[in-house]
Amino acid sequence: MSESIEPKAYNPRAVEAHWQSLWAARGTNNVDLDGAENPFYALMMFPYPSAEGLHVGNLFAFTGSDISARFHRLMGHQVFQPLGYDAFGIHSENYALKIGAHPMELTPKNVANFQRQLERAGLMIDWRSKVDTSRPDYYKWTQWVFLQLYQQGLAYKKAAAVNWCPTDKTVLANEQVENGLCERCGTAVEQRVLEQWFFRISAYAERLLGNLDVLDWSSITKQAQRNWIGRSEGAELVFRVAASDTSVRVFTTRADTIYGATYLVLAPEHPLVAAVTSDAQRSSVQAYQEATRKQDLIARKSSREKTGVFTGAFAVNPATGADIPVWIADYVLMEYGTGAIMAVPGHDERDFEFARVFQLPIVRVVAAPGDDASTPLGDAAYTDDIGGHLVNSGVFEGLSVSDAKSRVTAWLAEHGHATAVVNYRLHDWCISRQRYWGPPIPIIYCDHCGTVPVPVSQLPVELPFIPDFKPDDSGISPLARHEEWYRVPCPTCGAMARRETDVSDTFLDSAWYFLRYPSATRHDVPFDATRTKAWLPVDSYIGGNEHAVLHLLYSRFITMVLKDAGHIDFEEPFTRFRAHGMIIREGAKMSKSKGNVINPDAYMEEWGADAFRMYLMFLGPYEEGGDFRDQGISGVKRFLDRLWSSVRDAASDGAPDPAVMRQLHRTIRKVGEDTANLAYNTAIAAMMEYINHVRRGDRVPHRAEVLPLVQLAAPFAPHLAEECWATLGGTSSVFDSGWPAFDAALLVEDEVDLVVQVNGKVRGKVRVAVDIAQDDALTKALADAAIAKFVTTPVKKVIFVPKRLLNIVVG
RNA sequence: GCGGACGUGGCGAAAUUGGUAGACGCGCCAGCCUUAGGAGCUGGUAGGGUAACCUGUCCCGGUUCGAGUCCGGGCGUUCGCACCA
Repeated sequence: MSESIEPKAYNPRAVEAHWQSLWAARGTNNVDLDGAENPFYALMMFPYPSAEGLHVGNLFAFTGSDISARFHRLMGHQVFQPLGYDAFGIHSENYALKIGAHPMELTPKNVANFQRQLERAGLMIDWRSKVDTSRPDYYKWTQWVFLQLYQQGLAYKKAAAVNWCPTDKTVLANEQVENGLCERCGTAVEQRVLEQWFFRISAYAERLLGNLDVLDWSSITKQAQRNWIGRSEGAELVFRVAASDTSVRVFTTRADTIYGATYLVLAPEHPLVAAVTSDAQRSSVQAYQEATRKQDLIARKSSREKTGVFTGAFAVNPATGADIPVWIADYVLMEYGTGAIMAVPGHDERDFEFARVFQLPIVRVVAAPGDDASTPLGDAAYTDDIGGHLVNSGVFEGLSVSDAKSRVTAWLAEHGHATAVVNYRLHDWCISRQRYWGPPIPIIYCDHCGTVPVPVSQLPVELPFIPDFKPDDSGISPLARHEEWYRVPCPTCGAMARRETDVSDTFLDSAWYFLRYPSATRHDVPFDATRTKAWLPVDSYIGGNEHAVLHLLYSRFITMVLKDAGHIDFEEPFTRFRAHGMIIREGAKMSKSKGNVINPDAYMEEWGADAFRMYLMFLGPYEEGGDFRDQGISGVKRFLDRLWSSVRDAASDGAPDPAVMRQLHRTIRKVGEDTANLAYNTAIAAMMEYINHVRRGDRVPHRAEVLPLVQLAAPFAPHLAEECWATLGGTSSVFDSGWPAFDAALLVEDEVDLVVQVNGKVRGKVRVAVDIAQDDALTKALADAAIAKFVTTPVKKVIFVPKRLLNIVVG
């Protein structure tokens, strides 16, 4: 009789298919949205369904989020983990253009492919709550959100410059412009001025900034938002224009340097330029304005050479009374502050450079400690605003910079020349897109009634199927070519009117999707009040830090607006946010052009979803990402095989090994702590270490040694864990079995290895009772010849750290 | 320029937050088992040295009984933002 050798490996394909169909049949991944007692909303950033299919980066992100969600479920929560598709947007549209397809036909195919891949990956998703931002039953409510802002006076229309590619005849998002060139065809991008819709996010700057202090978010993300909001305290100063009745307002953070303001600069497009320009200078001023207008935004930002033109006007420095020239220059930006500055070349680098080029006077008004008014400035502006004191500054002579800031502002304010103000870098959010693949902005223009919002009862404003969705030379949306679509009766007066033909930014779709998920099955409301109260705000949000400012800031803004409108009772959408890292390969980002893109399908096919998931998590710290190496996955698969064979061979008679059980309880503690902290790589390492004890030398493990390990491994390798759980006699899902508790008593040790150092160098270790006294430890250490031989001179000092080390200092 | 993160074996990485540097895994070496193995198991694996030992966490300096960890300076990698007044 030949003995058949049982394989140690398991067959992931069969096991995973089996459990996925069982989960679907039993509704294991679904949660009762109306009856959960201990709800936990676990959110992952939804993907853009690209035609290339699921990227490993997506899977890395989703797996980390899924582990956290499954862990919380094992900890006793009812976990709601939905997922959907961010399917609208210029990215999908451009891809459709490139391959000659229509986004309305292409998107469902891409979504179906993503759906297949995501299901294969075995995520614990409640698919009943799936959303697709490009479907009318979703964007109906995106349009509703727009109307909420409109009604609050937070949506307005104004003319603004956009990036225009003359070859592709299309408007480009800033992200699609690289070094001033169109990312698709390489043509230089031009500026065009168009009427656009904006959201007044700047009105929320202070609240968006202030709340950051109390949010449990990755600090890098909070820091990025702070920088983006860019709060800066200063003053607006008023400069009268000599021989006229106009004046120029400037913003400065350095009011203390007013005595050194030797000229003013206006942005070229500043509205006062025409009024102040002298006849003699008019033609050169206009030529300069024309030149800077044509210059594209990116080229302007990358060039640092100072250019500008004198307007012929002079302003009066309110401190010195001197007439100072007024210039225009493109280093002053219309979008920031008042679009005008007082130039203090002695104490601002940019002003210094400009003054050098045009030979304008440079005056020192701040001196470093030990210096005085006569100390030459040398080759650079002195910009330190901490240690210096004022010189050449009249009554303020000698004051420290910080005192002078407030004193000068107060003094100027008394004379009507200043107001203390706070400025933000954050601009209002332009949401208009002169494109096709997005939700039409729900506005109608009527000759009689003006701008009329589409009544909620008439939503959605459906995006029509049009074959010619390609943008043209006109700079207006493709929808503007379809009169049968945009000609509608005015909702107010019934006269023929015209729809807004722009669509809204994709970021608006994603700025509220987390509100939609729990209510995705409701068609009569954007979000159900009871469910929203039960599930939101989101308990755990995990996503990429590339969205640190745009998506995460917009979501916070929209949530605040909806709260202010009385629709919800919280103003921060994400209680906890963690940014995951990025998966790179051979030190570089994965990209098609580099040919180093990993296709998850092939890996899941060869190794199984569990092994692939676990390998991605084992690569490195989740919050840092890691470098993908093909070979590494075998180690994880080996672990899973060992787990499987241990469970299969486990004995239930006799008693478990006490030493193994101690190790088990250490492992339970470690894996629990690490998983809670998203330290998945070390959690996995701890489980590997444990199985090395359990399975050492092919020993037959006891059931009690492996059963809790199955629960620990379940968030990481859910399919195999279910298989193991069933093999051990479990009748329902392992995810309803609870997280194992560790027995603290088992972790208490009687003896420890005490490290013995002599003069800080490790010379040995001694096994001692945990509570040994210093003197006894020293005696024991000196009894060890290997240690004693280094103690040849008198002992000067002994450092004793209980349970850890003994350092004998000799002299 | 501003802000952040980071720098540890051949490789991916650990290190209880100031206390045995290199856990865990890959790779490699040796052995066992096998007709065979891209299977399984055992042991080894920072560098130098026969050894006792010495050296070692990007570099230089400091604090400390003790530094990968803290401080100062430098170099390098990387990610945001970038003429923001």
